[in-house]
Parts: sequence; structure tokens; C-alpha cells
Amino acid sequence: MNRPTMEDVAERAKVSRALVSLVMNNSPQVSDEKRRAVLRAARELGYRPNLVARNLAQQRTHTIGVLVDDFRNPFFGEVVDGIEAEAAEHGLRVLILNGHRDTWRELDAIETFLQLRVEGMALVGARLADDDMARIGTATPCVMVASGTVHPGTDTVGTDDRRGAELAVEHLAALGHTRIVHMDGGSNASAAERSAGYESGMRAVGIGELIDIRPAGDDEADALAVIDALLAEEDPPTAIFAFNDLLAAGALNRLADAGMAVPGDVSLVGFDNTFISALRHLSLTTINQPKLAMGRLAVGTLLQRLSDGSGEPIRHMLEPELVVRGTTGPPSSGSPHPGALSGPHRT
Amino acid sequence: MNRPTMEDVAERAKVSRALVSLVMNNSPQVSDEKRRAVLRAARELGYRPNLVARNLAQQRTHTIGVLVDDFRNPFFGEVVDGIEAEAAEHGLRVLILNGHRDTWRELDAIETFLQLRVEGMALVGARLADDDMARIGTATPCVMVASGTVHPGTDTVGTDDRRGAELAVEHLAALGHTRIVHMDGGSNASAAERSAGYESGMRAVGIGELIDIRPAGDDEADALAVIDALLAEEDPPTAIFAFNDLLAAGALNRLADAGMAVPGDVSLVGFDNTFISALRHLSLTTINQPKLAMGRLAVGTLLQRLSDGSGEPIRHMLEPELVVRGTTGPPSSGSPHPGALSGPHRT
DNA sequence: ACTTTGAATTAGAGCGCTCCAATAGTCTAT
DNA sequence: ATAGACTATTGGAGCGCTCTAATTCAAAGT
Repeated sequence: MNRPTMEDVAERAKVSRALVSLVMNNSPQVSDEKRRAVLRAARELGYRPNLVARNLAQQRTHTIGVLVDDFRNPFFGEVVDGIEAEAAEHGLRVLILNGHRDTWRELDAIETFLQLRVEGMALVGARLADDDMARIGTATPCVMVASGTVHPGTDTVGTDDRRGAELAVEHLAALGHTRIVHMDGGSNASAAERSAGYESGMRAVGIGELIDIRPAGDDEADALAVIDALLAEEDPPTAIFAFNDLLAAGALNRLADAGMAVPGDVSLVGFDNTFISALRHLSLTTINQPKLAMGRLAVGTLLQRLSDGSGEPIRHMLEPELVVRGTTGPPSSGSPHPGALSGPHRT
Repeated sequence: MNRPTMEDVAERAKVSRALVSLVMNNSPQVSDEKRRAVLRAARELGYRPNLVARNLAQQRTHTIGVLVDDFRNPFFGEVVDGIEAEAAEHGLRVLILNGHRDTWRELDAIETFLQLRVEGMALVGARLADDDMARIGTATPCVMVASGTVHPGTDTVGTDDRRGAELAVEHLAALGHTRIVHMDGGSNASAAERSAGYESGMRAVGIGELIDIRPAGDDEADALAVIDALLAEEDPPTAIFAFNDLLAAGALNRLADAGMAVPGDVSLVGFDNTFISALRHLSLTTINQPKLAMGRLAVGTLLQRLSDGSGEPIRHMLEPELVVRGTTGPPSSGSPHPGALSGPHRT
């Protein structure tokens, strides 16, 4: 009934437990004869090494933990792809935990990683403040990915969110928009930076006095109330820069409900360049983040930290990129008329 | 430098290691005085229990493994949400591994789970044949979720894919369509059942002779070539039933590229009812799967299997539901292409 | 013949925890 | 007082593996 152990294999192969261990670890200094005997015994018994025991004995787990802020946001899936690819190349196992967009649950997940003795952690989009990071207080290497604010003393990999937001504003301004509203990402890790970028962008193009930030959030549902409020105003914006693609998609929904043409009546820019924005029927202008590269860099950073111990915090700041699609255009000459439903907004 | 162990805590609190263990496990039979002393010592040392050691000693991991076929498909994210919710309620940790839509990598992940001695596995959308399952050959409880074909001797939780496909066909037929093509899911676990449902649906509504299945796949990119081919034919379909929402989204893209109106020229039905289909600009008619319920049931099944050992395979087959949105409508009265031959005669 | 060398194998002490059985300590009941 | 019944605490033997140091064995050197 009980699972076979190394001891059982050793007995059956008539060798010592230590020899079995050597075989299982592909040690070159085992005679072919014994190796074959061991492998045969293992196969016959259906032996499967116990990683728990091995990790304990070895004091190593060859595992990194990846904390994902929100499984439903496709952005994270792509980052994780990058992480997994790089990790695999370095013989590291990847364990994934879900943060559920909640600081508490994220701390909980981190605690789990730490107790499992992962060798490093990548916190992707984690909503952690500096003192949370301090509270973790650990020697385990940890890299924050796509986490907006740069935490002091912590390694980070991210896109230049501020610059990305500026790109969005510059693009809209270049099209002739001035009444540009930013739908803020709320508690999302990158929200503050993007807001800041929006502000500096607005100032840079000389319309700092028109800065208008609305608290929203980071998924479709969060957009609804904000759009409703915006449309009810006497001077609705001609352009909206949404915190991310999901939020933008929600905005798109609601704008359509209200009979507003995009980009005819109002232009819309998202952020992340997830596959959603590329769907032809949304065709969302957005800001690209190099998601795969971020994932790979995250692991690279971890490895570096793992090998040379402490030192200056490592910072990788990647360049965002404007991706123009169909939701942005020049503002309509007249004032937008709700109900004046124009045709399809394809480019 | 080295992490503090239970031994260190015991020493500092001037108690035995066993007592520390009791405190860490919230044993009720520890005096308040000692408990406090231990907790204080632990805090001061920054002690963190070593789950690896604990799991080994305890011969239990309180962990279930979740294998997800494809991180990028939002369908899986929602199932995982259900799994995590239910698992949390039962004090189980959830480890997630990515299958990358590849049988090999899935087997690899399963091996990892087994070596980590998880107490149960939920394989969500895994592309495993019966002999793969047999090869795994393990006493570890394992439930296949949303995995189409019912594997003999394996516990399963799923939607009635066949019925779901029938619903799609019935809906299209009721609208007046007869030339209905199915874009098949390829190697995806649910592909065979949905195809079968498409066929039986076609027969049930009396157009079995028009059955037309095209191999496609399960993400947007997979749709392109198929749509191109379809549109190039002299008698293109008036309706398409796609394997899933992602594929349908891809189809929608391509149809729009080709200037086809949906549902004017061609109706389209997806499957899964992911949030994508609900995006107003796609507004995809689709078949709902109760994703959250499936996730919860998966864990329930595992727990049941865990407690009463062996017995008859447990099968949970949930009901799919037609969700009518904007991509389906009656076929256009005229032929879609000028000069094209008219469809089959009515009998 | 006897040491040297080196390769193949093994003994055994951990790794950090749990948990059973044993012990020490405290209270009642007689 | 003393046995009995608990309750709080501890000793120590694992859990299944790894890894160093020791051992065995054969071939080679002198």
C-alpha cells in the first residue's frame, strides 16, 4: 500500500540506498551495471522520488514562486509565460499562486512561498506597500514585476509606466484632444505611476490645467459607473485614457450602450496591449508592455541575486510602446451628441 | 545567517522542541504562559515554520495540484477561482502548474505534483488520453475537469459538451440555418465531444447530410486559415459553430476583415461564455459552462475520494446553457455571394 | 610482494519537523 | 497520606532523502 521509498528500491536492486540516490541524480560515477539494476528495480516498483524529502535533505528546492495579482487579466498570463520559459531553461520549477487582487491574500501567498522555502519569488503586479515588503523581511530573493512604484531596496522589473502614460497623452494631444480624462487604476500596483505619467504628460503638452483623474479600477466592471458619471456631465471628455485594457474594454461597452461613437465622439486608450485590445472588434489603441521579456528578466534578476548575494538593488525598466489601433482619432469638430450613432469605427 | 529552526525557538523560549511544535499547531493543551513565551521567541527570531520538513514528518502536504491547460484562456482562470475558493474552505493549499496546451508538458507537471506528494490533483482541460492516465498509475486522487471524453475509472467534473454543442446547433437551426459548419477544437480535450454533439444536433434537426467539420484549434489564431478557406468556397456557410470563444473571436476578426456582416451574412456561436464573449463589441452568442461550480465540484470530488478511498468513479456532468447575444440571427434571404448557387432544397 | 591510486560503493549522520510514549506536575477522592 | 486521574511537558524515534567520509576492490607502479 505504502509508496515505495528509496530503501525499497535499494533492497530490490541489492545495492545500498546511497547508490540509488546517485542513480536518481544521474551521477556519472555509477557503473552501468548497477545503474541498470537500480533503474529496473525503480521501474518495477513504480518508484517516484519524494521531492519533499529531497528538498529537505538537500536544503534546496530548485523552485521559484510566482505570485500573480489576478488570473483573469490576460496581461499576467503572458508575463508568466516568460517566467516559465526562462525558469525552465535554468532547471527551476515554478509554483504559481493567485493574489486575487487583494493585499492580504498576496501576503498570505508570500508567506506560503517562504514556508515552502522557494529559492526566489517573482511578485507580478503585487499590491504591496513598502512596509509590507519590509514586514516580509526575508533573505529570499524577491523581484517585483510590473509593480509600479519602485520599492526601495527591492529588485524590480517593469515597464516605464509613467512614460507609457505620457505616450498615451501625447498621442491624444497630437490628435487635437485637450479634454482628456484619466480613469485611474485604484489600488492596482501600477496605478500611481500611470496617473503621474498622465499628469506630467498633460503638463508637457501644455494642458496641465485640464488634468482630470477619475478613480476607477482595473477590470471591466469598474468602468461602468465612471463612464456614466462622465457622460452625465455638461462637458464630457473627448478622450479617455484608461488604466488598462480591461478597464478600457468596460468603458467601450458602456460608451456603446450610451450611443457614443468611438473614436467619433470620444477617443479611448488602454494599457498593456493584451490580446483583448487586438480583437478586431475592439481594436483598442493601447500601450504595449514587453510582457514576455519582463517575465524572462524577472527570472534573470532572481538568478543574479541568487548567485552574487547582496548588492545594489537591480532595476530593469523596459520601454513601453504606443500601439495605435481603432479607438483613437481626432475630436469631433462639434460638441458630441449622444444618440448620434455613427457607423462602425474601424480604421 | 541560517534560518532559525524550531530548535532555536525552543532554546530561546526555554522549552522543548516538542512544545514549540505544539504551539505552532495550535494545540489546546499548552499553557498560556508557555504559549506566549514560544510565540514571543518565534517572533523575535523571525522564525518561519519549514513546510518542507513539516510535510515530510507529517506525511501530508495539505496541498492539491491544479494543472491548467492554458493560462491565456480566460475559461480556465474562472475554473481555478472556483477550485481555490472551495480548497480554501477546506484548509487546502493550491499549487498551480501550466500545461501550455501540450500533452508532454502536462505529463511533466503531473509528475511534479506526484513527486511533491500533493494529496490530490485537478487536471483542468488536460489533453490526456486514457493510456496517459493509466501510465500515471498512482494512488493519488485525481479529477479531470472539463476534459471532454470521460476516462474510464477516473473521476470527472465537466459540462455536458455534447449537449452544449447540440444547443448551439438547435439554436442556429431554429433561426433557419442549414448550412452550419463546425470549427473543431483540434487536440483540445473537449473537442471530440463537441464535435459529436454538433453531429448529433445536425441529425436531430434533420440536416445530418450537411454535417461539415473543419479542423481548427482553440485560440484566435487558429481561426484565420479556416475562415479564409470557408469564404473561398462557392457555397460558404451561413452559420459557424466554433469550438470555443477564443476561436470564435478569431473567426469574428477574420470575417470582419473579409467584409462579412455578423450575423447578417453569417451567424457565429462560441463556447464557454468567457468574459470575452460578453464584451459588447463582440457580443458573442455562446454556450455557458458553469465554471465556478465546476471548480468547486472538482475539489469536492477530490475530498470525497480522499475520505472514502476507492469506489465507483465519480461523475459530475453539469448542464450547459445557451446564451444568445448578438452574433446569431436568421440567414440572409438572398445568397451571401452574388452568383453563388443557392443552398440545398428544402425537403 | 606491497604500496599507490583511483574508481565504485556504502555507512551513517543529518535536514527540520511530528507524534507517540513516557515523565513530571497538579488536583481530587478516599 | 496515598493512590488515581488528569494535564502539561519532554525525549526520541522516525519521515525519505542527500552527502561526506570511509571502505572496498582492482589495476598499476616500484
